Amino acid sequence: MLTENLLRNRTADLSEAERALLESAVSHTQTYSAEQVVVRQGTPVEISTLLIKGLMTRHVDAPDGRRHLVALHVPGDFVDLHAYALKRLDHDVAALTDVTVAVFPHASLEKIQESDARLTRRLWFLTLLDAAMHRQWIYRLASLNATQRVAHFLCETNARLFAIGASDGRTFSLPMTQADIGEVCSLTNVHVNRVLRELREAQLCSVRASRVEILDLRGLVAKAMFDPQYLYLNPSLAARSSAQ
Amino acid sequence: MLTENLLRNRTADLSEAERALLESAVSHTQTYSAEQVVVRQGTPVEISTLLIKGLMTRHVDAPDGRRHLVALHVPGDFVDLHAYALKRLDHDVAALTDVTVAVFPHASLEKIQESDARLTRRLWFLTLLDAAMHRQWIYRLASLNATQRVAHFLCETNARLFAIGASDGRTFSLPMTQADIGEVCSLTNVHVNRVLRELREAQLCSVRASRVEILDLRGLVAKAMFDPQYLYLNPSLAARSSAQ
DNA sequence: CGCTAGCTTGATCTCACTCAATAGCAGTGG
DNA sequence: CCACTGCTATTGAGTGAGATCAAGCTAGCG
Repeated sequence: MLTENLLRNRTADLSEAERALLESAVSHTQTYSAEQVVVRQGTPVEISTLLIKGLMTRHVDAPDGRRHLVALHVPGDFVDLHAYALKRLDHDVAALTDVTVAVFPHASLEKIQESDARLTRRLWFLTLLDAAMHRQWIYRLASLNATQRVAHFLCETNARLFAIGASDGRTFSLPMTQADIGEVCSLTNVHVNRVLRELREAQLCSVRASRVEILDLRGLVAKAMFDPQYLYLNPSLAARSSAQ
Repeated sequence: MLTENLLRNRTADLSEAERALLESAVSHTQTYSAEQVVVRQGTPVEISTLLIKGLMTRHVDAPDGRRHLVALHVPGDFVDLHAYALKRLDHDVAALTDVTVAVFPHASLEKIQESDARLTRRLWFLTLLDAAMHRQWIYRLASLNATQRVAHFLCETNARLFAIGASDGRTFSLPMTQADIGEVCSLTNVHVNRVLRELREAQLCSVRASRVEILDLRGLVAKAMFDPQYLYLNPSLAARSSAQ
């Protein structure tokens, strides 16, 4: 099922009817290979994509050629649903790994919007969830140091992957280089490396060859001052991803 | 008119009918005094507020007691419209100055959502505009230095105030202390002071006693690498707020 | 086997923070 | 009218987290 992970384990899950209506709005699926830019900043868009498999990023290009991530997307995320109302984007959308996406023409979304206020509110909710994550990323950059930022990012990703069954709550696959993590946390690859060593030596977690293993979730959460409430997960899930 | 500045000079302005429908959804207006916290993080909310007069902030509290702004709101902003779909917020909402707001019970918004898909899409758009600003704030923290951050914030605020007629494109009133600016740009008040001196000595702009005067808009925009496209203003307005 | 991308470590530098002191200014009360 | 209080702005000196620069190292792959 294409929309399997959509809203999964959030405050409100989708009903079967809603799921069916949504799936009928999909025109086709598509694949992109790693590194490919899917939507370029400023280009008019008439479709939105739901990520089915792989990881995608949204990033802003700095004039000096560096990129800065503003969002990371996991399977089940409606990556650029906001394009439905914005019509052109203020950032790029790219594939981090090889990915598969489901394509929703905006005309289909318009039909949903005219026929199902409840489902529309849930789609709206999804775009607000992204905004909530943006806010936490601002907070992360503004008030955490390098170690805490990386720890916070790992906690967040663990919680999100756990919600879709892609983490067992402790270990998960994360196909990102240290430089990629740097683009999330606004650190150089060199410093990410030092931070990861520090986390490893503190027996909090190990990140090696695209594999994250959290050794002490409670300790990592404390270090990062991570509180998953902004992810709007259901209570039991939130508790387990912050070891409460 | 309460909704006078709503969507003003954005890609799509509101029609008279839409405006009337919206105004009918207002239950009452309310005032708050400076510093007052209007919505506390995590509290269930059943209303959303539109800012009519004054400035409001949305901020995240750090455990050490510091606050970090994630949004600044000017008159005409639908400050916590996102509460309509989120139901509880992941941050605080506060009054920066004495403010007047219009209150929209979520029940009224629900009626709009069931009766007017077009207006609903415009409201949705407004919440996405906030998200676009969040993204730019991430970018600002991630890739600009202290001077550029402050310059960028001043350019952004000038453009937003210009859109609602509260800036003449060069000068405007900004009732914020240097410490407040620090909470936006993630800098200490001491460093904000040095940065403002630098901008003044470079003849780019002067910030004194709540009054901002941009002396060289083109230069300030260049220093900040400010590009207003993320504000989704209409083209002529965007051009004038970046001196193109 | 050599190449390249990613990881690792060391040495040095710098931007913004911290700490500390002073000045200006509005409001308040004697 | 002036002393007192408290908030905001200003400036100086010293410090430190993370960047930069520079080298190796490792492993997968053609």
